[in-house]
Amino acid sequence: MPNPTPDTPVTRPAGPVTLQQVAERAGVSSATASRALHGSSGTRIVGEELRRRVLDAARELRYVSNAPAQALARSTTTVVGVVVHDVADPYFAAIAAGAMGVAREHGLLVMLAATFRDPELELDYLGRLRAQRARAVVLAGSGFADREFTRRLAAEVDAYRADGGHVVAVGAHGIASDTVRPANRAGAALAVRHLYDLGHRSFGIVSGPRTLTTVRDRLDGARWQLRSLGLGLLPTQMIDGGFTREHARAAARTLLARAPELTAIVVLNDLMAAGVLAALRDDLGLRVPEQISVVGFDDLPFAADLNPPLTTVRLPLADIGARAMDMILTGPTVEPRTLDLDTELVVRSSTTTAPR
Amino acid sequence: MPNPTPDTPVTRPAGPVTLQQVAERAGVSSATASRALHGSSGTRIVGEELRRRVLDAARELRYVSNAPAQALARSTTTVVGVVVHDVADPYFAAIAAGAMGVAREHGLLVMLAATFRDPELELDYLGRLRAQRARAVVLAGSGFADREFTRRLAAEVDAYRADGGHVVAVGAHGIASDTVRPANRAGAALAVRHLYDLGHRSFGIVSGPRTLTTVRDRLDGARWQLRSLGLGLLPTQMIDGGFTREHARAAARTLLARAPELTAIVVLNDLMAAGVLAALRDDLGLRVPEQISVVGFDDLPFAADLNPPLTTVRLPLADIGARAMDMILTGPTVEPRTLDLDTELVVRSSTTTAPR
DNA sequence: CTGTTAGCGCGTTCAT
DNA sequence: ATGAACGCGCTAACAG
Repeated sequence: MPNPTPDTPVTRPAGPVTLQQVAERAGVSSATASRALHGSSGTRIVGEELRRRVLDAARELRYVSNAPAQALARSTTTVVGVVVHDVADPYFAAIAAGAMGVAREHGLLVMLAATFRDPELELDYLGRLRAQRARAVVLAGSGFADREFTRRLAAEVDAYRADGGHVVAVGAHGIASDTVRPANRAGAALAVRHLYDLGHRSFGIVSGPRTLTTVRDRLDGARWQLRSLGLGLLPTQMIDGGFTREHARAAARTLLARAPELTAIVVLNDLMAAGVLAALRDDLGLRVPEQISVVGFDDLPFAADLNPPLTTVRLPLADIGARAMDMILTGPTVEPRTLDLDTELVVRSSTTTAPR
Repeated sequence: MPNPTPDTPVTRPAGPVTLQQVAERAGVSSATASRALHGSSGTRIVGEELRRRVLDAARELRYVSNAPAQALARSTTTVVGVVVHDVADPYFAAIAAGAMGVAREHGLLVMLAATFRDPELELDYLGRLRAQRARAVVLAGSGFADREFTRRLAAEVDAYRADGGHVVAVGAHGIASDTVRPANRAGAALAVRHLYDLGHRSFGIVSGPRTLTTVRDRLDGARWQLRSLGLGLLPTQMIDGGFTREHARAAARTLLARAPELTAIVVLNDLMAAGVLAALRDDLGLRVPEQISVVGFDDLPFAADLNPPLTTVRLPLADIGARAMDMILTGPTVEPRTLDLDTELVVRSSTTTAPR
C-alpha cells in the first residue's frame, strides 16, 4: 500500500517537525530515519521498504532537518562566510556573486557580512562567523594597512584556524593564508604605461584612503612606473578621492585647480572615475579625451556606458570571488597558496594622444 | 589577584574551546559560566568575582560560543535570510545593502541566497533557510507569475511559518505575507505621462520576461496610462529586453527596425536602458533625446553617468531593503502588513520634447 | 539491515 | 548566588 499509515491524518504538530516525529510516523527508529534521509557515508544501508516509508513521512510532514542540531552532532556545517566592505559597491557585488555561484554549486550557504570599511566590524564578523562554525571565510574586503589591526586580525584568524576554520584572503591582508592576489601593482603600471605611450608626460592621480592595502598597491604600481619612465609626481598632482563617486568628483576639481598642467589622470577605481569624468565634463568644461585623458581601474560593468566610455584596467572580479571559493573547497593545504590574477588594459574612449 | 590561575598556561586545547573548558579554567560550573557570559534574562545574577574570572578565562582561551549548540538549546537563532535574483545586479545589491545595514544594527547575521532567476532554486533556498532555523527571510527577488510555482511557494512559506518563521516579500509574490510594495504601476505610468507631456505620441516599450511580476506590474502601469491617454500600443511597439544590458541592446535594434515611427521608449529597468542607449547611439546613430527620448526605471547609481544622463523612475532601493528588514524585527503581526513605497520621476537628459 | 545508547555544547529548570 | 541534572534534535558507535 502506498501509504503505510493511511489513517494517520497529516496534521503537522506545532513548531518544527523533528526527525523523531518522522520516525514515529514511519514506524521506525530515529536512527533509521536519519539514515534513510541522509544516507550517511556513501551507501544507502536502509531497506527499500523502510526507506520509502521514511521519505513519505518526511514529505507529508514537510520535514526539514534542524541544521543547528545537525551541526552540533556532526560538528561541521555547510555554511561559509564572505566578508566585504559594501555589497552596494559593484566591485564587491561582483566578487560576492562569483563566490556565491561556486558556493551554490557545492551546496554551501553563504553568510554575507558587510563591514562598511570599519576594521572593528571586520573583526567582529570574523568572530561571529567563527561562532557559527562557518567552514571557511573569504576575506574579500581590502586589507587595512594598520599594524595594530593586523595583529588583532592575525590573532582572530589563528583562533579560527585552531577551531578548524579556513580563511582565504583577497588581496593583501598581512596574514599568512591562502590568497587570491589581483595584480594591482602591475595593473596601475599598465595604466601609466598606456598614457605614456600616448605621449602624456604630466600625470595626476586620484587615489583613495591610504589605509587600504589595495590603494597602496595600486599607488605603488603607478609611482613605480612613473619613476622608471623618468617621471615624477608632485604632491599637488595627487589627491585622495575617498573611493566614492562624489568625493572623487570634488577631488578632481581641486586637483585640476592645483595642477592645471595635467594631461592625464589615473583614477584608482572606476567608481571614482565616474565622478572624475563628471567633474571634468560638467564642472570644469574639459573635453575628455581631447583635452585630458582618464584611466580607471576595475572595469566595472558600467565602465563602457560612461561618457566617454572609460579606458580602464580590468580585474576579473567574478573570477576573484569564484577562485577564492574554490580554494576553500580544495581545503587548507600545508603551505598557504597564492593565486595571482592578471589585469588587462581595456582601451575605450577616455584616452587619446596628449594634446600639444 | 588579576588572574585567578596565573600558573595555568594558556595553551588552547585542540578544536573549538567549549564553555565547559572556560568554566573549568575559571573554577566554576558551566552554568555559572553561561550566565556570566550571556547574563540570561535581564539581570546579571553572577557575583562580581566569579563573573570576572569567567570573562578572563573566556578571553584567554579566545572562546566564542558554539552558535549551533546555542541555537539548539535556545531553539532560536540570530540569522535571517535574504534571497535575491543576483547580487551582481545593482538593483538587488542596493536592496541587499539596505537590508544588511539594518540587520547589522540589530546584531543579525544574514544568509544571502542568489537564485539567478531560477524558481526552483528559490524554493530550494527557502527550504534550506528553514532548516537553518533562520528567524525570518526577505524574499527580495521579483515574484514569478506562475500558478503552479506560486502554489508550491505558498506551501513552503506556510511550512516555514508553522515552524515559527517569518517572511516578508518585496513586491508581489502571490502569497499572504508582510510586503514591501514598490509602486511599479504608478512609476511606469509616471514615465509615460512625462513623455506624453513632452508631446510624444508614439511609444515603444522595452520590457522584460513576463514571468516576473515586477515586469507585469510595470507593463500594466505603462499600458494603463497609455490607454487612459487615448493611445494604443501595437505589438510591434513592444519587445522583451531580457532584463540585461546586452539583450536590451539587441532588442532595441529590432524594435526600431520594426517601428521606426517611435519618438519615445520606456525601458522597464535601468540596466536595459543602458543597453538601449548604447544601441540608439552607437548602433543606430540616433541622437538621444533630440531624435528619440528614453526613460528608464530604478534610478540605479550609474543612471546619472550614462550618455546622456538617464531620465528614470526612482525606486528607493536601499529603503526597500531596510524597511523589509524592519518588518522582520517588528515581528509577524496578526494581519499581514503592506508598506507602499513611492516612486519619483528623476528628469535628466534622455528626454525632451517630441521631434516634429 | 535495524534499534539502542551515548554524546555533541549549551541554556535552563530545580535545588541548595 | 551557584551547581547538578536534564533536554534541545541529531549522528555515530555499538549491538543484534
